[in-house]
Amino acid sequence: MEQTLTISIQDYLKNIYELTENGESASTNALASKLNVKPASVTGMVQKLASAKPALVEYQKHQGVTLTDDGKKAALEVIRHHRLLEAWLVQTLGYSWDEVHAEAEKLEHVISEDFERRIAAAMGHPLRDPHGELIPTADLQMPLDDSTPLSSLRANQSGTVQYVKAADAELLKHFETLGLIPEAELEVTGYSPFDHNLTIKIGRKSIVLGLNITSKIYVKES
Amino acid sequence: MEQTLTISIQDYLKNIYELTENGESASTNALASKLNVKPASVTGMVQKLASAKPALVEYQKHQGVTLTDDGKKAALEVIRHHRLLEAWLVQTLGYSWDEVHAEAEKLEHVISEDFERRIAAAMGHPLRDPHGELIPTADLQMPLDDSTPLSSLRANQSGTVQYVKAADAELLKHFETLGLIPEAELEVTGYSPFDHNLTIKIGRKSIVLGLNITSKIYVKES
DNA sequence: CTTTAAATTTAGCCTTGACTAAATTTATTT
DNA sequence: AAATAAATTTAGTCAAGGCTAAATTTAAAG
Ligand SMILES: [Mn+2]
Ligand SMILES: [Mn+2]
Ligand SMILES: [Mn+2]
Ligand SMILES: [Mn+2]
Repeated sequence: MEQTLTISIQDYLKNIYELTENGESASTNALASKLNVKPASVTGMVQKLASAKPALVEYQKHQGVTLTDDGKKAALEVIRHHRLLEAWLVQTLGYSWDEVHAEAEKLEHVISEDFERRIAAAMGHPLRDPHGELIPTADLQMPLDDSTPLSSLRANQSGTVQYVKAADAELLKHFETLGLIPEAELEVTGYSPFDHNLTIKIGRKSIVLGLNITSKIYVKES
Repeated sequence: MEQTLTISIQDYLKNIYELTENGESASTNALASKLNVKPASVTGMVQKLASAKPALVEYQKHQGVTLTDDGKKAALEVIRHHRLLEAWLVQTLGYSWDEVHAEAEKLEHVISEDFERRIAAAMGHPLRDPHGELIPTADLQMPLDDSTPLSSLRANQSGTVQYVKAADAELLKHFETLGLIPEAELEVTGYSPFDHNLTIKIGRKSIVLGLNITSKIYVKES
C-alpha cells in the first residue's frame, strides 16, 4: 500500500499541496515554475499521478490539479520530513534559518520513518519548524493555522508573527535583520492603498514594507 | 571539476573501491552481486565510467576494473560520508551498530559538504565509525590500516579487535553477543587446519569461530 | 588439442522523467 | 463574433540505468 514514491513524485505532491492550500487547484504553469520544470513535463507527470492506482491527484484537462486523500497523505509525509529536518539541523548542528532549506530539500526524500521518529522524539516533538511553519503530526494531520498574512492587517491592528513563508536565503536574512521572526510582536500604523505598503512598528523601529514582504509574514492578530 | 556524480555512479565507485582494496581488480560478476545488479548492467556502466572525462576507472575487457585517482577520490568521499553518518547516527540518535548501515547508505549520497563538516566537527573529528572502520580524512586520504583478519592468527597469538567488516544486521548482533566489538581483547588458543576454525578466548569465555566470522574480524596483534 | 563450463560482453528493449516544437483550448480584446 | 494572446496538451526525443537473451571470450578438463 505504501509503496515508495520517487523523489520527483514526492516533490510534485509537496508542491501541489502548497499551491492548493488556499483551496484553489494548482495550474500547470504555476506548478512548472515552482518545480523548475517545463509546463509540458508537468502535464505528463500530472496525467500519470491521476491515473495511478490509487490516484494521487484529481485532474481534468485545462482545470489544474488537486490532491486526493492518498496524495495529500504523501505530501504531508514529505512536508513533515522537511520541517522536522529543518528544526533538527538548526537545533543540533547550528544551521541558521537561511541555510536549512536546501539541505532539508534533499534529505526529506531519503530518511526512514525510524529516523523521522528519532529526531522528532529527540526534539520533544516540536510543533513548528525554524521559520515557524506548522509541522504535520505523526499521523499526518496538518494542525490548524490560526494566522493571517500581515498584508491583511490595517492601521491600529497588531499581532504576533507566527511564521514566515520563504525559502530564499537572502530574503530570510533580510527578515531577520528586520526582526521579522516568529514570536515578534508588531503593530500596523499605516496603510497606503495604492502600493499596498504597510507601516509597522516592531521593537522600537518603524518600517515600511511592500506587499512582497507583508504577504509572506503570517501573524496572529491580538 | 567536481561535478555531482549520480547516486548509481557513487555506489559503483564505492563498491569498486571495496573490491580493490586488496590490490586486485574488481570482476564484473563480483561487482554485479555486490551491487545487486546483473553483470550486463555492470559492463555497461563500467564502460561509461572508463570513457568519462576524466576517467573514473581503468578498464580492459575481461580484465575487471580498478579506480583511477579521480575515481578513488570520489569513492573516498562517499565512504567518508557513510562512516561519518554512521558515527553520527549512533552518537546523537541512539542507533545501534546494526541499524545504522541502511540509513547511512541512503544519506551518504545527499548530504552537502557543509553537513559533512558540521557532523565531523560536532563529533570532534572521529577516526573510526561504529564498526571500528577507519574514516577517510577530510582531504580524502584513507588512514593506514595496521590490522589483519583474525583468520590469519594462530594459537598463542593475541590481539585487539580493530573493526568488523559487516553490514548485515543479524551478523552484527551476533558479533555483539559474542563480545566481538572494537577494543575487545582476545587470544587464539587453537586452530583446526581442516575447517579453518579458530578457538579464541575472549573475556572469560572460550569460543570456536568459523572462517566466515574470523575473516570479518580485523585485529591488531599484540 | 578439444570440449565444456564459466565469465563477460553485445544487442535490443524498457521505464523515468526531462525537453522542444507543434497543435489545441481557453481567455481576452476589439 | 472574430482575432489575438495566454495557457495547456500532444507528439516525438533524449539520457540514465536497469533487464533479458544471444554472442563471445577465457578458463578448466579431458
Ligand atoms: Mn525535494
Ligand atoms: Mn521551513
Ligand atoms: Mn549507497
Ligand atoms: Mn560501518
